[in-house]
Amino acid sequence: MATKITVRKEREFLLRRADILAQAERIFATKGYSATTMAEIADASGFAIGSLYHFFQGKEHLYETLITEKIDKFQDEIRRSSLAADTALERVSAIVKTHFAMLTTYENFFSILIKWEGIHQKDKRPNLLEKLLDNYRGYTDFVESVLREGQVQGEFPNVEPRVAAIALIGMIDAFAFSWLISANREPLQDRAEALLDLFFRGVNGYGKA
Amino acid sequence: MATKITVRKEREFLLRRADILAQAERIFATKGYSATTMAEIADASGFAIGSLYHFFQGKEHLYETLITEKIDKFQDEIRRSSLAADTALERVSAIVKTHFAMLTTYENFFSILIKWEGIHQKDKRPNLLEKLLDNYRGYTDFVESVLREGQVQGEFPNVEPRVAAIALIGMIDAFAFSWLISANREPLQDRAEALLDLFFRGVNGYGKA
DNA sequence: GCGATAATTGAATCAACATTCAGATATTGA
DNA sequence: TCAATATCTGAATGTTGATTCAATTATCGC
Repeated sequence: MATKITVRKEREFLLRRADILAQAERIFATKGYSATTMAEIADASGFAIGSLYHFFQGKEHLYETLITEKIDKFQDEIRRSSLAADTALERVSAIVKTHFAMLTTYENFFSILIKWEGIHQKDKRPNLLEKLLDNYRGYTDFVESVLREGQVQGEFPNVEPRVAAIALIGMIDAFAFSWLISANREPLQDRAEALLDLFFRGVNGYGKA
Repeated sequence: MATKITVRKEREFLLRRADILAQAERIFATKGYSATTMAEIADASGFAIGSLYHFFQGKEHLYETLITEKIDKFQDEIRRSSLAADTALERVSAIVKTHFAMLTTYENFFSILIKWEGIHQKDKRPNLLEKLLDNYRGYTDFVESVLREGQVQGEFPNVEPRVAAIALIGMIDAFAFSWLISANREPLQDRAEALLDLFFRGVNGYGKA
């Protein structure tokens, strides 16, 4: 039966593709985009250079796919865990804690982001940077909506939700960043508590505990 | 008298060099590092390509010089204005307000940072990214010291200075960033007040006003 | 097993620019 | 004005590495 084989082939194709992405991620994370060659990726994934072009249109496409896929997963995870909580306070808390938890699991990905290189796209339109900015705006919108709903329930009386959302994301990113670049990776969980305490006192006038 | 001429030549050399840097800054800010060619910079500054190499060792050196000079000035400005204030609260306030004020004057520079591209340095060691990270650490250290001194005077009782410093810088950067990428540049001054209010309430238990 | 189809290979090609440097031009001191 | 020196010029060079594609190998249905 032809379709059965087709399905299996499809699956195998995707597995190989995913493997190439995984290898590429590792290399991009250590060397950055431009210092990484297609030859290296081919080598690491056990394919010939030419074969990579059956899976991706080119180096740029490979890089974009990698980043796009990861960032989407990351966003989904944050939203899911946040919306699973019942109260506004818990939702905010979930955002911070999930973000920090993801830092460990997605470490390579974040290393790539820190080494960020805007890609030289001679004419192509909305490029990767634009996509990342959209993503950031979407994230801010989400946090804002969580805070706004909280206000409906009487929380966070002291602030404009948009402002607080930007501030919160800024703090999260700052802690994440300084953790990523620090040599001694002290557990982030403690930091999460300190951050939330600071934030809740700031927006509510009293600490979380 | 030979030295007189030497001095004038020296000065003219530096002026030309500064002009090249200014033109390059503008172009880097709109197109990013790799999309900018030496030919363009030469064109914009009215020199031939070859001449650029009398002023800078190469494209990379030009870019590094640009970023290093700006960031040093930026840091100086922040420290100066902060230390000019007397109380800890005013010092923190000065950091935020100066940072925001610089955003307008150094806009091109910050656009370059947003379009950040790690440069592919085949073998050279401490690269630009490392320098920027050091700078970030230095900035954090400074803010931390301001907060720590404040604590000696009884302010900010609720937090660890390092944690609060990271949080504060994170918030500043977040507001700066969202201002830079927003279409309608609403005045940042209002944001400064909101930010400080949030922060002081967070670290002190009461708002700034 | 066999022809047909799909997947894989990697050496050769190609484009893009940074950089160089031999010659042209300008500036200097006399 | 003139030789000496400093400065500038931009076409030609060189390097790097992504991409291509004709040839090879694997997999398929029968």
